[in-house]
Amino acid sequence: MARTAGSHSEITGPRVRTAALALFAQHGYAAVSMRQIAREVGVQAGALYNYTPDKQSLLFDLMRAHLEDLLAAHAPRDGSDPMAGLEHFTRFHIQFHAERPDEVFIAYMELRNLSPENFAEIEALRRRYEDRLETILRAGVEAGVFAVPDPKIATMAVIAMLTGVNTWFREGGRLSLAEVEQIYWDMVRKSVAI
Amino acid sequence: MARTAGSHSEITGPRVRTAALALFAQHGYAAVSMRQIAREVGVQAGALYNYTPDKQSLLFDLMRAHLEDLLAAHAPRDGSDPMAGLEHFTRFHIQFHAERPDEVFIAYMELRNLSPENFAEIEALRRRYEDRLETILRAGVEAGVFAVPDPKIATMAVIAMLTGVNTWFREGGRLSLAEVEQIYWDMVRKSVAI
DNA sequence: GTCTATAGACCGATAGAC
DNA sequence: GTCTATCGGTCTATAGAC
Repeated sequence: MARTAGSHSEITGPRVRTAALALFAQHGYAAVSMRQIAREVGVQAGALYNYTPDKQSLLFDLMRAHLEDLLAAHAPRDGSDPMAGLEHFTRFHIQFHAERPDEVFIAYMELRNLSPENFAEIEALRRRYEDRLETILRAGVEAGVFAVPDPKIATMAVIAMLTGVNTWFREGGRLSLAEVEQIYWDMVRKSVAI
Repeated sequence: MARTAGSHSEITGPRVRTAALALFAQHGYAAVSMRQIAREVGVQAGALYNYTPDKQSLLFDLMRAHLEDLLAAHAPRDGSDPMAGLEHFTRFHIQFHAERPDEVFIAYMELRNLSPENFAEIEALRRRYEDRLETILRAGVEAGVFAVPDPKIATMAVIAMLTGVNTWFREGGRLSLAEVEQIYWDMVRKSVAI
Protein backbone atom coordinates (compact mmCIF):
# COMPACT_ATOMS: atom_id res chain seq x y z
CA MET A 1 0.00 0.00 0.00
CA ALA A 2 1.33 3.43 -0.87
CA ARG A 3 2.03 5.78 2.00
CA THR A 4 2.37 9.53 2.33
CA ALA A 5 5.29 11.08 4.18
CA GLY A 6 5.16 11.00 7.98
CA SER A 7 6.58 9.42 11.12
CA HIS A 8 6.00 5.69 11.58
CA SER A 9 9.18 4.39 13.15
CA GLU A 10 7.50 2.01 15.56
CA ILE A 11 5.34 0.51 12.84
CA THR A 12 7.72 0.49 9.91
CA GLY A 13 10.65 -1.24 11.62
CA PRO A 14 8.83 -4.54 12.31
CA ARG A 15 7.16 -4.34 8.91
CA VAL A 16 10.56 -4.21 7.23
CA ARG A 17 11.66 -7.37 9.04
CA THR A 18 8.38 -9.15 8.30
CA ALA A 19 8.59 -8.30 4.61
CA ALA A 20 12.25 -9.32 4.41
CA LEU A 21 11.50 -12.62 6.13
CA ALA A 22 8.74 -13.57 3.71
CA LEU A 23 10.66 -12.47 0.63
CA PHE A 24 13.94 -14.11 1.65
CA ALA A 25 12.11 -17.36 2.39
CA GLN A 26 10.29 -17.35 -0.93
CA HIS A 27 12.97 -16.17 -3.35
CA GLY A 28 16.25 -16.40 -1.44
CA TYR A 29 18.37 -13.64 0.02
CA ALA A 30 20.47 -13.07 -3.09
CA ALA A 31 17.45 -12.87 -5.37
CA VAL A 32 15.59 -10.26 -3.30
CA SER A 33 16.31 -6.57 -3.83
CA MET A 34 15.96 -3.78 -1.29
CA ARG A 35 13.47 -2.24 -3.70
CA GLN A 36 11.25 -5.33 -3.47
CA ILE A 37 11.30 -5.17 0.32
CA ALA A 38 10.47 -1.46 0.23
CA ARG A 39 7.58 -2.06 -2.17
CA GLU A 40 6.13 -4.71 0.16
CA VAL A 41 6.38 -2.36 3.13
CA GLY A 42 4.98 0.58 1.19
CA VAL A 43 7.97 2.91 1.35
CA GLN A 44 10.74 3.93 -1.01
CA ALA A 45 14.01 2.02 -1.01
CA GLY A 46 16.01 4.74 0.68
CA ALA A 47 13.73 4.74 3.74
CA LEU A 48 14.77 1.17 4.59
CA TYR A 49 18.16 2.45 5.65
CA ASN A 50 16.54 4.11 8.67
CA TYR A 51 15.94 0.58 10.01
CA THR A 52 18.93 -1.43 8.91
CA PRO A 53 22.49 -0.39 8.11
CA ASP A 54 22.48 -2.73 5.11
CA LYS A 55 20.92 -5.83 3.56
CA GLN A 56 23.32 -8.20 5.29
CA SER A 57 22.26 -6.99 8.74
CA LEU A 58 18.65 -7.62 7.83
CA LEU A 59 19.42 -11.28 7.16
CA PHE A 60 21.65 -11.64 10.20
CA ASP A 61 19.10 -10.08 12.56
CA LEU A 62 16.35 -12.41 11.32
CA MET A 63 18.51 -15.49 11.85
CA ARG A 64 19.80 -14.40 15.25
CA ALA A 65 16.32 -13.54 16.50
CA HIS A 66 15.05 -16.94 15.36
CA LEU A 67 17.80 -18.89 17.14
CA GLU A 68 17.54 -16.80 20.30
CA ASP A 69 13.78 -17.44 20.34
CA LEU A 70 14.51 -21.14 19.91
CA LEU A 71 16.94 -21.23 22.84
CA ALA A 72 14.62 -19.21 25.04
CA ALA A 73 11.59 -21.35 24.21
CA HIS A 74 13.31 -24.66 24.95
CA ALA A 75 14.01 -24.46 28.66
CA PRO A 76 16.05 -27.54 29.51
CA ARG A 77 14.69 -29.16 32.67
CA ASP A 78 17.58 -30.27 34.83
CA GLY A 79 17.21 -33.31 37.02
CA SER A 80 14.38 -34.86 35.01
CA ASP A 81 14.97 -38.27 33.54
CA PRO A 82 16.53 -38.59 30.05
CA MET A 83 13.55 -40.32 28.48
CA ALA A 84 11.22 -37.49 29.49
CA GLY A 85 13.81 -34.95 28.34
CA LEU A 86 14.09 -36.62 24.95
CA GLU A 87 10.32 -36.77 24.48
CA HIS A 88 10.02 -33.12 25.46
CA PHE A 89 12.82 -32.12 23.07
CA THR A 90 11.25 -34.09 20.22
CA ARG A 91 7.76 -32.65 20.62
CA PHE A 92 9.07 -29.15 21.29
CA HIS A 93 11.30 -29.19 18.20
CA ILE A 94 8.51 -30.31 15.89
CA GLN A 95 6.01 -27.78 17.27
CA PHE A 96 8.40 -24.83 17.36
CA HIS A 97 9.63 -25.44 13.82
CA ALA A 98 6.16 -26.09 12.41
CA GLU A 99 5.04 -22.68 13.67
CA ARG A 100 7.88 -20.83 11.90
CA PRO A 101 8.51 -22.39 8.51
CA ASP A 102 9.95 -19.23 6.99
CA GLU A 103 12.40 -18.59 9.82
CA VAL A 104 13.53 -22.22 9.79
CA PHE A 105 13.97 -22.22 6.04
CA ILE A 106 16.11 -19.09 6.11
CA ALA A 107 18.18 -20.25 9.08
CA TYR A 108 19.19 -23.38 7.13
CA MET A 109 19.37 -22.11 3.56
CA GLU A 110 20.98 -18.72 3.84
CA LEU A 111 24.00 -19.59 5.97
CA ARG A 112 26.32 -19.15 3.02
CA ASN A 113 25.10 -15.60 2.51
CA LEU A 114 26.28 -14.49 5.95
CA SER A 115 29.55 -12.64 6.36
CA PRO A 116 32.19 -14.79 8.11
CA GLU A 117 31.73 -12.97 11.44
CA ASN A 118 27.95 -13.27 11.31
CA PHE A 119 28.21 -16.92 10.27
CA ALA A 120 30.34 -17.70 13.31
CA GLU A 121 27.81 -16.11 15.64
CA ILE A 122 24.86 -17.96 14.12
CA GLU A 123 26.68 -21.27 14.19
CA ALA A 124 27.52 -20.77 17.86
CA LEU A 125 23.84 -20.26 18.66
CA ARG A 126 22.85 -23.35 16.71
CA ARG A 127 25.55 -25.34 18.44
CA ARG A 128 24.14 -24.32 21.81
CA TYR A 129 20.80 -25.79 20.79
CA GLU A 130 22.36 -29.02 19.54
CA ASP A 131 24.21 -29.31 22.84
CA ARG A 132 20.89 -29.46 24.66
CA LEU A 133 20.02 -32.69 22.86
CA GLU A 134 23.53 -34.09 23.15
CA THR A 135 23.38 -33.57 26.92
CA ILE A 136 20.10 -35.47 27.13
CA LEU A 137 21.51 -38.36 25.10
CA ARG A 138 24.69 -38.58 27.17
CA ALA A 139 22.66 -38.60 30.39
CA GLY A 140 20.53 -41.41 28.99
CA VAL A 141 23.60 -43.46 28.08
CA GLU A 142 25.03 -43.02 31.58
CA ALA A 143 21.69 -43.96 33.10
CA GLY A 144 21.59 -47.06 30.94
CA VAL A 145 18.31 -46.19 29.22
CA PHE A 146 19.75 -45.26 25.76
CA ALA A 147 22.07 -47.27 23.52
CA VAL A 148 23.93 -44.60 21.56
CA PRO A 149 27.50 -45.36 20.49
CA ASP A 150 28.25 -41.74 19.54
CA PRO A 151 26.04 -39.03 21.11
CA LYS A 152 27.29 -36.31 18.75
CA ILE A 153 26.29 -38.29 15.68
CA ALA A 154 22.99 -39.34 17.21
CA THR A 155 22.28 -35.67 17.96
CA MET A 156 22.80 -34.69 14.34
CA ALA A 157 20.74 -37.65 13.13
CA VAL A 158 17.76 -36.89 15.37
CA ILE A 159 17.77 -33.15 14.62
CA ALA A 160 17.97 -33.78 10.87
CA MET A 161 15.08 -36.21 11.08
CA LEU A 162 12.91 -33.81 13.08
CA THR A 163 13.70 -30.72 11.04
CA GLY A 164 12.83 -32.69 7.94
CA VAL A 165 9.17 -32.44 8.93
CA ASN A 166 9.21 -28.88 7.62
CA THR A 167 9.95 -30.04 4.07
CA TRP A 168 6.63 -31.82 3.69
CA PHE A 169 4.22 -30.98 6.56
CA ARG A 170 1.34 -28.69 5.65
CA GLU A 171 -1.45 -27.65 8.02
CA GLY A 172 -4.72 -29.27 6.96
CA GLY A 173 -3.02 -32.22 5.26
CA ARG A 174 -3.61 -35.92 5.78
CA LEU A 175 -2.17 -35.90 9.31
CA SER A 176 -2.52 -33.45 12.19
CA LEU A 177 0.63 -32.11 13.80
CA ALA A 178 -0.18 -34.10 16.94
CA GLU A 179 -0.23 -37.31 14.90
CA VAL A 180 3.04 -36.40 13.20
CA GLU A 181 4.54 -35.67 16.60
CA GLN A 182 3.55 -39.10 17.90
CA ILE A 183 4.94 -40.94 14.88
CA TYR A 184 8.28 -39.11 15.10
CA TRP A 185 8.51 -39.61 18.84
CA ASP A 186 8.02 -43.36 18.36
CA MET A 187 10.84 -43.41 15.80
CA VAL A 188 13.19 -41.26 17.88
CA ARG A 189 12.52 -43.32 20.99
CA LYS A 190 13.21 -46.58 19.20
CA SER A 191 16.28 -45.27 17.37
CA VAL A 192 18.14 -44.65 20.63
CA ALA A 193 16.59 -47.55 22.55
CA ILE A 194 18.59 -50.28 24.23
CA MET B 1 43.12 -20.16 -17.67
CA ALA B 2 42.82 -17.82 -20.65
CA ARG B 3 42.14 -19.38 -24.01
CA THR B 4 42.66 -18.29 -27.57
CA ALA B 5 39.94 -18.68 -30.14
CA GLY B 6 39.36 -22.19 -31.50
CA SER B 7 37.12 -25.21 -31.48
CA HIS B 8 36.74 -27.03 -28.18
CA SER B 9 33.10 -28.08 -28.06
CA GLU B 10 33.76 -31.50 -26.56
CA ILE B 11 35.94 -30.07 -23.80
CA THR B 12 34.16 -26.82 -23.04
CA GLY B 13 30.66 -28.24 -22.60
CA PRO B 14 31.51 -30.42 -19.60
CA ARG B 15 33.75 -27.71 -18.20
CA VAL B 16 30.83 -25.28 -18.20
CA ARG B 17 28.72 -27.72 -16.21
CA THR B 18 31.55 -28.46 -13.78
CA ALA B 19 32.17 -24.78 -13.15
CA ALA B 20 28.49 -24.02 -12.74
CA LEU B 21 28.10 -26.88 -10.28
CA ALA B 22 30.92 -25.70 -8.04
CA LEU B 23 29.90 -22.05 -8.16
CA PHE B 24 26.18 -22.72 -7.60
CA ALA B 25 27.02 -24.93 -4.62
CA GLN B 26 29.34 -22.36 -3.08
CA HIS B 27 27.47 -19.11 -3.65
CA GLY B 28 23.96 -20.10 -4.68
CA TYR B 29 22.36 -19.97 -8.12
CA ALA B 30 21.03 -16.42 -7.80
CA ALA B 31 24.34 -15.04 -6.61
CA VAL B 32 26.40 -16.53 -9.45
CA SER B 33 26.70 -14.63 -12.72
CA MET B 34 27.27 -16.06 -16.17
CA ARG B 35 30.44 -13.95 -16.22
CA GLN B 36 31.77 -15.80 -13.16
CA ILE B 37 31.09 -19.16 -14.80
CA ALA B 38 32.78 -18.01 -18.00
CA ARG B 39 35.83 -16.78 -16.08
CA GLU B 40 36.15 -20.15 -14.33
CA VAL B 41 35.96 -21.98 -17.66
CA GLY B 42 38.32 -19.59 -19.37
CA VAL B 43 36.01 -18.17 -22.04
CA GLN B 44 34.02 -15.00 -22.47
CA ALA B 45 30.44 -14.84 -21.23
CA GLY B 46 28.90 -14.93 -24.69
CA ALA B 47 30.54 -18.25 -25.50
CA LEU B 48 28.55 -20.01 -22.76
CA TYR B 49 25.42 -19.67 -24.88
CA ASN B 50 26.84 -22.26 -27.26
CA TYR B 51 26.34 -24.83 -24.49
CA THR B 52 23.21 -23.77 -22.70
CA PRO B 53 20.20 -21.81 -23.90
CA ASP B 54 20.15 -19.89 -20.63
CA LYS B 55 21.19 -19.92 -16.98
CA GLN B 56 18.02 -21.71 -15.87
CA SER B 57 18.73 -24.70 -18.11
CA LEU B 58 22.20 -24.96 -16.62
CA LEU B 59 20.68 -25.41 -13.16
CA PHE B 60 17.95 -27.74 -14.35
CA ASP B 61 20.37 -29.99 -16.27
CA LEU B 62 22.63 -30.33 -13.22
CA MET B 63 19.74 -31.33 -10.98
CA ARG B 64 18.18 -33.72 -13.48
CA ALA B 65 21.52 -35.43 -14.16
CA HIS B 66 22.09 -35.85 -10.44
CA LEU B 67 18.70 -37.44 -9.79
CA GLU B 68 18.92 -39.68 -12.84
CA ASP B 69 22.35 -40.86 -11.66
CA LEU B 70 20.82 -41.54 -8.26
CA LEU B 71 17.98 -43.62 -9.68
CA ALA B 72 20.33 -45.52 -11.99
CA ALA B 73 22.84 -46.25 -9.21
CA HIS B 74 20.25 -47.60 -6.78
CA ALA B 75 19.06 -50.76 -8.46
CA PRO B 76 16.19 -52.07 -6.34
CA ARG B 77 16.59 -55.81 -5.81
CA ASP B 78 13.23 -57.45 -6.12
CA GLY B 79 12.49 -60.54 -4.10
CA SER B 80 15.11 -59.92 -1.46
CA ASP B 81 13.95 -59.56 2.13
CA PRO B 82 12.95 -56.12 3.48
CA MET B 83 15.65 -55.98 6.15
CA ALA B 84 18.38 -56.53 3.57
CA GLY B 85 16.72 -54.02 1.28
CA LEU B 86 16.62 -51.39 4.01
CA GLU B 87 20.25 -51.94 4.95
CA HIS B 88 21.26 -51.71 1.30
CA PHE B 89 19.26 -48.52 0.83
CA THR B 90 20.75 -46.94 3.96
CA ARG B 91 24.36 -47.70 3.09
CA PHE B 92 23.84 -46.81 -0.56
CA HIS B 93 22.24 -43.47 0.27
CA ILE B 94 25.02 -42.42 2.61
CA GLN B 95 27.76 -43.46 0.21
CA PHE B 96 26.20 -41.97 -2.91
CA HIS B 97 25.48 -38.64 -1.23
CA ALA B 98 28.88 -38.44 0.49
CA GLU B 99 30.55 -38.74 -2.92
CA ARG B 100 28.60 -35.80 -4.41
CA PRO B 101 28.19 -33.07 -1.80
CA ASP B 102 27.85 -30.26 -4.34
CA GLU B 103 25.18 -32.03 -6.40
CA VAL B 104 23.21 -32.93 -3.27
CA PHE B 105 23.44 -29.42 -1.91
CA ILE B 106 22.14 -27.91 -5.14
CA ALA B 107 19.38 -30.47 -5.54
CA TYR B 108 17.98 -29.51 -2.12
CA MET B 109 18.74 -25.80 -1.92
CA GLU B 110 17.96 -24.51 -5.39
CA LEU B 111 14.51 -25.99 -5.91
CA ARG B 112 12.89 -22.59 -5.58
CA ASN B 113 15.02 -21.23 -8.42
CA LEU B 114 13.58 -23.71 -10.91
CA SER B 115 10.82 -22.64 -13.27
CA PRO B 116 7.48 -24.30 -12.42
CA GLU B 117 7.80 -26.82 -15.28
CA ASN B 118 11.35 -27.74 -14.33
CA PHE B 119 10.41 -27.97 -10.66
CA ALA B 120 7.66 -30.46 -11.44
CA GLU B 121 10.06 -32.67 -13.38
CA ILE B 122 12.70 -32.63 -10.63
CA GLU B 123 10.14 -33.36 -7.96
CA ALA B 124 8.84 -36.32 -9.94
CA LEU B 125 12.34 -37.79 -10.11
CA ARG B 126 12.87 -37.29 -6.39
CA ARG B 127 9.52 -38.88 -5.71
CA ARG B 128 10.55 -41.96 -7.69
CA TYR B 129 13.56 -42.35 -5.41
CA GLU B 130 11.50 -41.91 -2.25
CA ASP B 131 9.10 -44.56 -3.53
CA ARG B 132 11.93 -47.07 -3.54
CA LEU B 133 12.28 -46.73 0.23
CA GLU B 134 8.54 -46.62 0.82
CA THR B 135 8.18 -49.91 -1.06
CA ILE B 136 10.80 -51.55 1.15
CA LEU B 137 9.09 -50.31 4.29
CA ARG B 138 5.64 -51.50 3.18
CA ALA B 139 7.04 -54.92 2.33
CA GLY B 140 8.61 -55.10 5.78
CA VAL B 141 5.35 -54.21 7.46
CA GLU B 142 3.50 -56.90 5.49
CA ALA B 143 6.20 -59.43 6.35
CA GLY B 144 5.90 -58.50 10.00
CA VAL B 145 9.54 -57.43 10.41
CA PHE B 146 8.96 -53.64 10.62
CA ALA B 147 6.62 -51.68 12.91
CA VAL B 148 5.84 -48.57 10.90
CA PRO B 149 2.42 -46.96 11.39
CA ASP B 150 2.76 -44.70 8.32
CA PRO B 151 5.26 -45.78 5.66
CA LYS B 152 5.13 -42.40 3.86
CA ILE B 153 6.13 -40.51 7.00
CA ALA B 154 8.77 -43.06 7.91
CA THR B 155 10.21 -42.70 4.41
CA MET B 156 10.56 -38.94 4.81
CA ALA B 157 12.02 -39.35 8.30
CA VAL B 158 14.66 -41.86 7.25
CA ILE B 159 15.71 -39.94 4.15
CA ALA B 160 15.99 -36.68 6.09
CA MET B 161 18.12 -38.39 8.72
CA LEU B 162 20.44 -39.95 6.14
CA THR B 163 20.78 -36.87 3.95
CA GLY B 164 21.67 -34.91 7.07
CA VAL B 165 25.05 -36.65 7.06
CA ASN B 166 26.11 -34.25 4.32
CA THR B 167 25.72 -31.22 6.59
CA TRP B 168 28.53 -32.30 8.93
CA PHE B 169 30.54 -35.21 7.48
CA ARG B 170 34.01 -34.36 6.24
CA GLU B 171 36.52 -36.86 4.85
CA GLY B 172 39.42 -37.23 7.27
CA GLY B 173 37.37 -36.23 10.30
CA ARG B 174 36.93 -38.10 13.57
CA LEU B 175 34.95 -40.92 11.97
CA SER B 176 35.40 -42.83 8.72
CA LEU B 177 32.45 -43.07 6.37
CA ALA B 178 32.21 -46.79 7.13
CA GLU B 179 31.81 -46.02 10.84
CA VAL B 180 29.19 -43.36 10.11
CA GLU B 181 27.37 -45.83 7.88
CA GLN B 182 27.25 -48.39 10.69
CA ILE B 183 25.98 -45.91 13.28
CA TYR B 184 23.21 -44.70 10.98
CA TRP B 185 22.24 -48.21 9.97
CA ASP B 186 21.86 -49.13 13.65
CA MET B 187 19.60 -46.12 14.20
CA VAL B 188 17.53 -46.73 11.07
CA ARG B 189 17.14 -50.42 11.87
CA LYS B 190 15.98 -49.69 15.41
CA SER B 191 13.68 -46.83 14.40
CA VAL B 192 11.52 -49.16 12.28
CA ALA B 193 11.96 -52.25 14.46
CA ILE B 194 9.08 -54.17 15.98
C1' DG C 1 33.32 -21.67 -31.46
C1' DT C 2 35.00 -17.68 -29.58
C1' DC C 3 35.57 -13.02 -29.55
C1' DT C 4 34.23 -7.84 -28.53
C1' DA C 5 30.70 -4.74 -27.78
C1' DT C 6 26.40 -3.46 -26.24
C1' DA C 7 21.20 -3.33 -25.42
C1' DG C 8 18.24 -2.71 -21.69
C1' DA C 9 17.50 -3.40 -17.22
C1' DC C 10 18.40 -3.83 -12.36
C1' DC C 11 21.27 -3.42 -8.22
C1' DG C 12 22.92 -1.38 -3.17
C1' DA C 13 23.65 2.58 -1.10
C1' DT C 14 23.81 7.70 -0.50
C1' DA C 15 22.61 12.93 -0.81
C1' DG C 16 19.69 16.44 0.09
C1' DA C 17 14.88 18.47 0.10
C1' DC C 18 10.81 18.57 2.91
C1' DG D 1 11.05 9.59 8.61
C1' DT D 2 10.18 9.62 3.94
C1' DC D 3 10.74 11.37 -0.38
C1' DT D 4 13.11 11.92 -5.21
C1' DA D 5 17.15 11.57 -7.75
C1' DT D 6 21.34 9.62 -8.70
C1' DC D 7 26.15 7.42 -8.60
C1' DG D 8 28.69 3.68 -10.06
C1' DG D 9 28.24 -0.67 -10.66
C1' DT D 10 26.07 -5.18 -11.81
C1' DC D 11 23.38 -8.40 -14.61
C1' DT D 12 21.39 -11.68 -18.78
C1' DA D 13 21.26 -12.15 -23.28
C1' DT D 14 22.19 -10.93 -28.10
C1' DA D 15 24.61 -9.06 -32.50
C1' DG D 16 28.06 -9.37 -35.57
C1' DA D 17 33.16 -9.87 -36.71
C1' DC D 18 36.58 -13.41 -37.31
